[in-house]
Amino acid sequence: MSIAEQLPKQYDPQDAQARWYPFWVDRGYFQADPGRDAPPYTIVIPPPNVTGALHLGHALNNTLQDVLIRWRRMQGYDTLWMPGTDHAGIATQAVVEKRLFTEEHKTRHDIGREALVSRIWAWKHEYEARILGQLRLMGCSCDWSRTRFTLDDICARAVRTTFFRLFQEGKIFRGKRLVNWDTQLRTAVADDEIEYKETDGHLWTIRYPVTGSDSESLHVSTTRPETMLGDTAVAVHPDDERYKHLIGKTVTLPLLGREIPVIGDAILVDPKFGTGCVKVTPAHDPNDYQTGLRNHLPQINLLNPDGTYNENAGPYAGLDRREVRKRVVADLEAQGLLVKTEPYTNRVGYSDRSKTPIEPYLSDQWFVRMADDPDGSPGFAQQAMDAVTSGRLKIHPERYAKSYLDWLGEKRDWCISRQLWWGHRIPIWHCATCSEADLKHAFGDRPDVFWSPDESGSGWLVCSETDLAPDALGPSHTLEQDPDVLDTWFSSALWPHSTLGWPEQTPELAKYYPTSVLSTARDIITLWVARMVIFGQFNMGDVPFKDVYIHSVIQDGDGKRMSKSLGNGVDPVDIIETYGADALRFTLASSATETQDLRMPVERVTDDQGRIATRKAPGQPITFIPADEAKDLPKEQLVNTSKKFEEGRTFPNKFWNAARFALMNLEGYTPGPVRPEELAVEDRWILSLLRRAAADATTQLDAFRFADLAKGLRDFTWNEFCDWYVEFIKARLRDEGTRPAAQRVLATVLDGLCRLLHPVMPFVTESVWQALGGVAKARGLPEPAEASESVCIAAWPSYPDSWDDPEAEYDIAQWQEKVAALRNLRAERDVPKNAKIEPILVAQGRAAEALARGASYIQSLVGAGSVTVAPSADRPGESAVTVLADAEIILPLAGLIDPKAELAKLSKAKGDLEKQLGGIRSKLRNASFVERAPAEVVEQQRTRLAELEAQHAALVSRMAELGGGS
RNA sequence: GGGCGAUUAGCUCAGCCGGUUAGAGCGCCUGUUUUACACACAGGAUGUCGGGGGUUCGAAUCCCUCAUCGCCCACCA
Repeated sequence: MSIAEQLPKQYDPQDAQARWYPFWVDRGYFQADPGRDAPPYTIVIPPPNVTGALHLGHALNNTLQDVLIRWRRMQGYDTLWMPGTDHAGIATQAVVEKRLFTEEHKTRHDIGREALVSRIWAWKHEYEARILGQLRLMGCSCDWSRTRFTLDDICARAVRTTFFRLFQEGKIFRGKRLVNWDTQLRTAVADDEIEYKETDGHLWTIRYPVTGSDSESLHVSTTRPETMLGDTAVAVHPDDERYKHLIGKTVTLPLLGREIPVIGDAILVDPKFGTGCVKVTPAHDPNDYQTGLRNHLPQINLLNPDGTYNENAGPYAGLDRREVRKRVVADLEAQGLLVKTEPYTNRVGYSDRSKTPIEPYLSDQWFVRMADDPDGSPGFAQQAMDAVTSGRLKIHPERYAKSYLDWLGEKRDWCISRQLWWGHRIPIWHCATCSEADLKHAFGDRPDVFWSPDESGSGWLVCSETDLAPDALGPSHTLEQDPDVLDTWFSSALWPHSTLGWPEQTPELAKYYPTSVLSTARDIITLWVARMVIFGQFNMGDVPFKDVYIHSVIQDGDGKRMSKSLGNGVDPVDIIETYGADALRFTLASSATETQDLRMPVERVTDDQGRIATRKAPGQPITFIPADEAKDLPKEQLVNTSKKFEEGRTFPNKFWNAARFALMNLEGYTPGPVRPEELAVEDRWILSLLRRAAADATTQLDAFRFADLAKGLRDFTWNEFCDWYVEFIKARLRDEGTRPAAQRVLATVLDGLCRLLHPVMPFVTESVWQALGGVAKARGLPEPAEASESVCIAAWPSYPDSWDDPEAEYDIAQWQEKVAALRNLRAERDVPKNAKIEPILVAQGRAAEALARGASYIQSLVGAGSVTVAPSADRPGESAVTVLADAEIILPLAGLIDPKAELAKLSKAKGDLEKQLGGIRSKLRNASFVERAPAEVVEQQRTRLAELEAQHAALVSRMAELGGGS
C-alpha cells in the first residue's frame, strides 16, 4: 500500500499527539544551547500557580508563546522557552489549609509549621505534574530540562541575594502598616485578595460628650461601633460652622472615659455626610490611619492576631470582636449614649481565602521603598516608569502602558512580608540583647552579613545570605529569625533572571537576558510586570524583556469570568480530548485579537444519547452519566466545551486531506529543477500567493497579530490552495508530460504550508511533513533540497520576490470570476447536474487573452462541453446572460429559459445597478465633491461610473431582446 | 468615584490613521456520496454598523452626548 493510502480519511489528532511530542522531546529540539552560535530568543513562561490546574486563559497565553517560540526556532534562533511554576504563597497555603480543615478538622496551628509545609509540598508535586502535563498535551515546546519552581534552590538563592542587596542599600525597611488582617488564617492579605460584598448591617450613632460641658456633645456614626474603643480623636470639617469652635477642645470617650481631642480635618470629613463628625481610629481604619499620621494622633491597637480584643480594650479584653460589638452597643445603650441605630448596607471586605471579614490591623511589616531618593534621584517606581516612557520596554496593545504608568506613578511602597508559612522566609535575624561589637566580632569579615539597628525596637536586625544559627553570636545572645515569609511576587519578580541562574554569572544569563517577549494577562501588569522591571533593572541593570504582550481575557458566553466553581470553566484537556490540540491552538490563536475580553460560549459535553460528560476529578477519564444524575454533581466535575473549537477541528482536517490528495498524486515523484517556462499560469499564481502568505505571516508574527496570522493562513490554504489550485492541476497530474512539473510545484507548496502552519498547528503539520518526506524527501523550487527530519526545525519560509506575479494573478482572477458567474447561472437556472453547457464569454483585450488561456480550466470547473471566448456574440433568445464589469457571459440554455423569469432576474440586476449608478452620479454632480475630494478618488468614481453605465446598457439591450421594457 | 474597553448578520468576531456594493467562521436555506476531504463541495439569504447630535464633499471609521455591558483601580465614617 502506498503511503497515501495508509492515511485515514479523517485526521486523528490523538494519534499525532502521541507520536510527535515524544519525537520532538527525544531529539532535543526544545533545548536551548547557549554554546550554539545563533542569536537568542527567549520567553519565560508566566509561572502558573500550583494552586490548581490550567484553564483556557492559560491555554491561550501558552499557545501564543509557543507560536512565537516555534516560529523563531524555525527562523534559526537559539530559542529558550523557560518553563516553571509559582509557589503562589497564600493561595496555595489556603487551599491546603482548607483541605486540612475539611478532611481532618485541624488548623495549621494544630499540626505546626513543618508538617503544614510538607503537606503543601505534596500538593505542589501533584499540581505541578498536572500543569506541566497540560502544557505538554498542548504541544508547548518548553525546554523542560530547565524547569524551575519559584521556591526551589536556584530561585531561593536569587531571593536571598536580592533581599540582601536591597537591605544593604537601604531599599528595604521595616515599618508599621495597616494591613488587611485575616483573623482565621492569622495573616495579612493583599488588597487584591479581598472580596467586597454588600452586607446588611447597621449604622450606629454614638454621643461623645464634650469635656467640661453639660450640654454639648458630638454625634458620630459608625458601622463598626467596637472600634470606638481605639478612638484617639473626633474629626470635624475645619470650616463647619456647627463645630469649628470645638476644634482644640476634647470630648470624653464613652465607656473608657479617655479624653480625646476634636480636630479639624478637611480630607477625612465630608460635612454633608451624616452628622459631619467622624470618629478617628488610626489603628483600625485606613482613612483614619492617614488622618492619624496627618494630625500626629496616637494609634491604639485593640486587636490580637486571632480576632479577640487585647488589654487596650479595657473591660472588653479577651472577647472576640463580634462579642465586643454586641457588648459595646448594649453598654452604650444602657448609658444613654446610643443616639440611634439604623439599618445600613455597606460593603464589607472578606478574605478571598477564608471567606471571613477582614480587620484592618496595625502591624510590623517589611517594605521595599518605591519612592524617589531624598536627593531626588529616581527610585524604583520612577525607574520602572522610565523603562516604558523611554521605549526600552514596549507594551502591546499600547493602551495598557497607561495602567502600568498610573499605578507606578503613585510610588507606593511595596509591602513584602506575609504572615504565612509557605514561602521564602525573610532572611532577617533579630538580636535584642547584643551590641554592635558582638556583631562585628561574630560576622565582621563576612561580606554576606549586614546589620542595622532595629528602629522599631531594641537591638539589631541582621540580614544574611545564608542561614544563621540561633547561637551564632555565642551562648549569651539569641538570634531569632523573622517568622514571616516574602510576598509571592517577590520571587516572581526575579523570574526572568533567577531562572537563568543569577546571581551566578552563567552562560545562560549572559546569552538569554534580557528575554525577548513576555506574554501575560492584564490583571497582573502591576503586581508582576512592573516588579520584574524593577528587580531586573536593580539586579541586572537592564529591563527583563523588550516587549510585553497582553492577551485578552476569556469570558463565558454571558460575559462572565470563567471559573470552575461557577461551572463555566473549560479545561484545555477537555478540548484536546474532544477536538485535538491543534484545534485548541488554532481557535485560540484565531481569537487573539486586540480586544480586552473574549467571549467563549460554553456548553456541556454530551454523548449521542444525551448523557452528560463528567470527570470524578480533574485529570480522571471522562464518564457519561444520565442527565438527571448529573444535576446533583459539583459543577467542577462537569465537562465543558465550546462550539468555537469546531472551526479549529475542521481546518487541520482540511489540511490533512489536501495533503492526502497531494501524496496520492506524488506517486512516481522525482526531484528535479523546474524551468520557469515549465510553470503553468496556475503554478505561477499559487507561488505568487504562497510568497505573499509567507511574507504576511512574518509581518503578523512580528506585530503579535495572531488572529490575522491564523486567518491569513487558513484563507490561503483553504480558499486558494484547496479550492482552486488543487482543482486546476488535477488534469495536469493525469498527463504524463505535465505531471513531473506539477508534482514538483505541488510538493513545494505543501512543504511551504507545513512550515507556515507549524507554529499554530504543530501536530498535523508534523504528520504531513513526515508523510511528504516519505515520497518527496527532496523538494523545492527552483532547485530541490533535502528536507529536514522534522518541520519543527525546518527553516521558516521566505520566498524570492521574483515569485511575485501580477500577470498570473490577473489571469486567475479572471478565471475565478467567470467560473463563479457560470456556477451561479447553473444553480439559478436549475441546469441539470450532468448537462454539458456551452457558454460564450464575450470580452476584449487583456481580459479576452486571459480567458483564452484559461478556457480549458473553466470548461472543466463548470462542467462545460466547450467554452467560447469571443469579442462579440449574438445572444440566443433562450439563453441566460450575466453582465460583468469587463465581460459578458452568455449561456445558451435551450428549453430551460422562461423569458418572464429571465426578465425578472435581469430587472432586479438592473435595479441594483441603477441604485449604485444613482449614488455615483449624485456624488459626481456634487461640486464640492469634485473640487475637494482627492483627484484619484474622483477619477475612481468616474471609471466606476463608465463601467456601470456599460453594464447597464448591456442589460437594457438584453431585456429589449427578450421583449421587456427598459 | 477615576480609568480602560465593548456595543457591526441569529452567535463569536474582523474592519475603524474617513473614500467603490461593510467582511469572516459558525448557524440558516437549496442542491450534491464530482475518484483529497460530508470535519466536504457548489449556490443562496441575512446588517437603518447601540440611540441622538456634530465635524466633513463624504462617517461603521473622527468629536460630543446618552444608554447598556465588561474589566481594572480607588473608596464608601
